[in-house]
Amino acid sequence: MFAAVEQRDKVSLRGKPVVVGGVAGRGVVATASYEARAFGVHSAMPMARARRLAPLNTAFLSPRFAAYKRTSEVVMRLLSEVSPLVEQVSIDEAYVDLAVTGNDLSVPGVIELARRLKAEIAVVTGGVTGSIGAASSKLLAKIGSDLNKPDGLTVIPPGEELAFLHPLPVSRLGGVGPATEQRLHRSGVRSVGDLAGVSLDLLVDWFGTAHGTGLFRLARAQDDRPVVSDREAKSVSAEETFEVDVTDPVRLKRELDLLAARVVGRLRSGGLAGRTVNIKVRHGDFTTVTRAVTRDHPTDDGRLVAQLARRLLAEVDTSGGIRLLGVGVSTLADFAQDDLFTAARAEQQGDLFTAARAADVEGFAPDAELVTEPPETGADSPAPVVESPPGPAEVTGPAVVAGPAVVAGPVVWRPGQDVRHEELGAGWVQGSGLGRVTVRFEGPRRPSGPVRTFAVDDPGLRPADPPDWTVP
DNA sequence: TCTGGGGTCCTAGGACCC
DNA sequence: TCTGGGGTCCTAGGACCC
Repeated sequence: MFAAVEQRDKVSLRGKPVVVGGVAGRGVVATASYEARAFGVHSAMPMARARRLAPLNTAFLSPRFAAYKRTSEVVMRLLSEVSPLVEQVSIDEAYVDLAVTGNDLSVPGVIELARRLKAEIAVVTGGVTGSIGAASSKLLAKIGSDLNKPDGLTVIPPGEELAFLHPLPVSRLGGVGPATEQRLHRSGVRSVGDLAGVSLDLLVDWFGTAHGTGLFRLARAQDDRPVVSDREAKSVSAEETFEVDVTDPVRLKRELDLLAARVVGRLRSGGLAGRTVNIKVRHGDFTTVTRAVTRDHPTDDGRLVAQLARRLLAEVDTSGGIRLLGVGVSTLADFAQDDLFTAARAEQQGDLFTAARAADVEGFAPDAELVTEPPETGADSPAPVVESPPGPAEVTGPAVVAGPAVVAGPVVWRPGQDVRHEELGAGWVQGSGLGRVTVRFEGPRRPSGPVRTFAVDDPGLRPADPPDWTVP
């Protein structure tokens, strides 16, 4: 699809080999036009190899994701007119459930619909073609759409599923990659028909419960997976492969900060926050390790994510240089929902302070002392920063002391409510001198009630991890 | 030839709880 | 003295997809 968009947008590329992907040293091919595929170039191939295989007139292009996204969107809009139930799988693939609307589901009817759709796709995209597979399940629709690309139309009529499926090589099945294929070949299983002759016990033995039963069913064309629209994201991540392996710890920290900022930016634009921070490190020899840490509360604070990521990186030996660095956030929640959870849990534990903060209960603290202007409400308001005077630290507002710092002394909420340290959830503590504390309100939900005050009694704050304590 | 970037799902083992 | 059974959560790694 990337190559098709490039050829659409640049007349001189039509009919010529086009390779889209990482053009620099360690890049790989994302897509090759059919002219380039004729020379053996294909997706996931190292670009260096593609350059050797492809002829001199080949265009090597960096991806223009914005252009592909625009093209994708007009097609997806078209699909949503066919049926309200559309599951977008990637930028260039989607399942459409034709059975939820009053479509004519006879074979001639479906062929007619598909032909019309293909014509419309070509029109709205300005000449990019699409392939369609129509069948009684996702499995077969997908396999059908892969046939006769890039302008194919395959309909598998009801009742002919097995006749269609069984002669195909096992690698055609979704979920059968190189590892599974190899294992099957080792036992002489090459076609889907062969696979249908293997017992469930044996498949579970080879591949585990989930994968084994999945293969058993797919080989029999048993697939009742529904078409699901609007699936929620489970993780957000960013990673980078360096041109040359990086050893310099200062550079690594900087890269980690940049990656964390990218992740958090996307997190926030989706209104999300996460409880788990992950890092990924790939060494020069391609061995890859991951490290993760899970907090009690979701965050979308870039500095906190970066700081946790740095702590995780410190657990990994990078002295030999690393090839790739990645940062991710998972166990996602959107803030409002999480606040309700926090509130419910805190209330259960009798922690009324956290409960009130989480639920934004107004008038909860009638006696609260007002020390600063109440922070603004709303997702777009900048996070207010409250800096306490030196001495016994005073922390302001319903945001509470937490983050990488540990509160050493007892924390007292003025009206006499005791707050346990573990329950001090959101907020960010920052400071350089003893007893000097800065609290930043965190997250899109700013407190809307009166600002409440509590004090951090003697001896102020103490860093949890000295090297991280000095925040720039 | 020398291996991207963004994701999803599964498994196994350990900690912890009742 | 000898050691359960079930469940949840977390981490690390791997397979797979586009």
